[in-house]
Amino acid sequence: MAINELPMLRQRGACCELPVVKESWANQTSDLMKALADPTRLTMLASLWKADAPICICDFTAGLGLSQPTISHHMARLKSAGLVDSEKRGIWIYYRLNKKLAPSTREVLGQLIR
Amino acid sequence: MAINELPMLRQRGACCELPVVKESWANQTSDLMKALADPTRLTMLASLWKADAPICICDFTAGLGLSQPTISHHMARLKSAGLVDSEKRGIWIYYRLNKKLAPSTREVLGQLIR
DNA sequence: CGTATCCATCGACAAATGTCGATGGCTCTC
DNA sequence: GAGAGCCATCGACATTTGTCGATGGATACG
Repeated sequence: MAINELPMLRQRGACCELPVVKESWANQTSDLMKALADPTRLTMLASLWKADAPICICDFTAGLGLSQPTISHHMARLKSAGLVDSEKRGIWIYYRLNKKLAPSTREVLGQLIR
Repeated sequence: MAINELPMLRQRGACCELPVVKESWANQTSDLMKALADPTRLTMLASLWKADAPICICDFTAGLGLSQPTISHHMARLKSAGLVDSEKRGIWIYYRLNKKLAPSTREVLGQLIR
């Protein structure tokens, strides 16, 4: 509907109905968006996506100009959002994209990173 | 590359190269994600998407259980992110999805809202 | 063993964010 | 005009978030 087709006068004090939007959807989706709402985390995720290979914290620390605790913190955030997986190997901990990512989530990431 | 194919021993103190990720991409994308990183804003956006019709602040205020300044604040955030458009009409201000949304952004939204 | 590397965690701090009540500007109705 | 409804903005506040330095555990090398 175009705006100029709107009634000049709707009834004052009355409200229109809104389409139903599930609260659970909004909460889950906003959790995903929050995980992605930081340039550092997006960069790390895109690196993992493009490399398609496990990467260590120390590699990110060297490349991103941030302290090691900060990188660790961001990676933990990605992990707790279920976006990323890790495995210890020697003194290193390798991170990679979660293989069991929900298909819809994977599509969104692909859309964003391309 | 699978993790169990990784060398048990890489050189200590040395870092691996990371795939190139543009800083401008990370910043722009994180701005979009930040705009979407809130259940209220997602709900409003999904309502506009599904209704495909302009909606007033007062409708959201009635439906979302939040104060009018809070709704206004969230809508301003969506507007400054370029996701939403507004037009005054009488005493109401109608909001709708920005018609000139970048196609990639529209796809992401469609993906999220379905 | 002693030492060096990798990393998670903790505590601290500043900045950003979500929320509200109060206020005031518009615009319509009477 | 007076009053009422719509809404943006302001100031305040608590919470969340991004960042760091310090610390300590685990692991490998010599």
